[in-house]
Amino acid sequence: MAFARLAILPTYKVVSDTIEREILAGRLNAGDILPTETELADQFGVTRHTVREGIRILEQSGLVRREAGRRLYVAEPHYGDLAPRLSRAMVMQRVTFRELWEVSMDLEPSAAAHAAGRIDASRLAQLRANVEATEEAITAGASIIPLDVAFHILVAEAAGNRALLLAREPVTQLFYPALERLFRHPKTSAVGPRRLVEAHRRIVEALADGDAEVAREWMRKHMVDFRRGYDTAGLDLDEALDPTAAPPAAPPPRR
Amino acid sequence: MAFARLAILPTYKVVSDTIEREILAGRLNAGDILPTETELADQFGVTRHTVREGIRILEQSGLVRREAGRRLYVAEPHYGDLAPRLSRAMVMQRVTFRELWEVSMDLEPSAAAHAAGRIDASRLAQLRANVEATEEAITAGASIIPLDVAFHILVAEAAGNRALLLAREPVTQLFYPALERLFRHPKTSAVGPRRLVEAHRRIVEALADGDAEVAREWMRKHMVDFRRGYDTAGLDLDEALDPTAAPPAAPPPRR
DNA sequence: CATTGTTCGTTTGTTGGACAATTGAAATAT
DNA sequence: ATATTTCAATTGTCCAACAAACGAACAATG
Repeated sequence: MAFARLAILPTYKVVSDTIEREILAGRLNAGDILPTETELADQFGVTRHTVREGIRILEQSGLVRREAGRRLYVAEPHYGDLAPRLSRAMVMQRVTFRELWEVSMDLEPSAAAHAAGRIDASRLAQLRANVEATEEAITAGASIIPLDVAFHILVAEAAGNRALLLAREPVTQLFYPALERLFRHPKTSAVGPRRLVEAHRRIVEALADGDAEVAREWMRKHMVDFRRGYDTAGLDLDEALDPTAAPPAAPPPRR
Repeated sequence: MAFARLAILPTYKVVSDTIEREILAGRLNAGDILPTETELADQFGVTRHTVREGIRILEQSGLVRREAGRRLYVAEPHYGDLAPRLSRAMVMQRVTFRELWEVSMDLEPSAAAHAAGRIDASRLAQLRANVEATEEAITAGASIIPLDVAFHILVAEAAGNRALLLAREPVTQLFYPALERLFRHPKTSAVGPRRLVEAHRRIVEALADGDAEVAREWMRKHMVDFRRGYDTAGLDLDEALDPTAAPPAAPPPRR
């Protein structure tokens, strides 16, 4: 017979795994304050420094959080925490615009369709406000990209599907720089914004009517327009995304 | 007027950010060996402990790696590293089977369709082998779930879209425990496996013919079957997934 | 009375130095 | 040439200490 390889883990990893298990098992719930580093070190029978290394790991996966200098508490990992890392992975793997677009071509129309049956009045109002703000931004000559991004997030949230939200987030984060180049380009800056806001408006109307198929179809057209604009601007669909174009930075932590 | 919040970061975070920037800027490339902890500490002018905490952060995001006890080197973050964390986030947010299924209903048929135009001979052979192995497992009464998971991964890889691969990975990881319960259930264990392998076979044929629409359609049917089985087994679509059902564990690291 | 300064105990952030365990490679013996 | 045995380098862990920041309570100031 033969023994399997032993899973020998460094102590700091054992520490983080142990705390993680308690959280996932529900014995520690979101919001609970964890013991201090010194107490944890005493309880585990290790040095405080080892505990700290374990905590760094947990922080990174979003399971625990600390407002700098203050006590540690259990948190629910939010997709916002994970999306930047996914985006980075895609950048480093030289993912192309075409790949991102293909995925969005599946997820965005589907999000619109699901949203049609589930959207509530509050979010519908937010979407309407977003469309108006976009029109104002166009006449004012301001950037409409943050508004566009916000529009799509609102639709995805209205779809009431957190798995969908999680799947689309890193993809659309990477669209950001591409969008900027697109709308600065002379060939697309003329009609592009008008077509965009027209599509947005139609989608909102369809959502208000609860018409899933119309919502899906206009979102699909909207995405096709996006790709066409990319073509028209002379950008290469199969080129890796700009590695320097980092995703929008998170606000500095409270301290 | 008002000042913006100061971005005061702890030293270990500055350390990890600094190294991260070098990697993302391409001045450090995958495979490069980093200086030793002591050297890093000297260069940055901080203690080795501080450097170590920074390293823990980088390791966690997959940018650097170390085979236990050995030197640190730059690595390309792989989605395989990130998917488990996404799955965990979904579990903690009490994502339901319905949400996962909706996303898969978009991504899996689309993956099949894309694969139809892009699959190569080698992967096609792997898929054929997978289907045969699945049939053998059925007659032998063994579990077909690992084979099913492998089948879908193969199709997704054949689609030649890394963003798609990344988006679907955490979702299907969470299907694993649901699949197990499904195929152990008396009502589905009788015909379920036969229908599954039939669908798989049709999909492979369509891929071999390069027929995207047939591939998409059979994958869609396959996914509908999955959901129907879930219903038939009397499981609740809108119940949160089992938090104890952890995603399959990674093999222990070499040491 | 609202704001500002002071004090104090608690907890995190950082430093110093130390040593065991492991690894990779060089040196030695077979 | 192949094992085996050193040996220096490097990581993993520990111990002890102190600076920095925070929360709260309270005094001082205008």
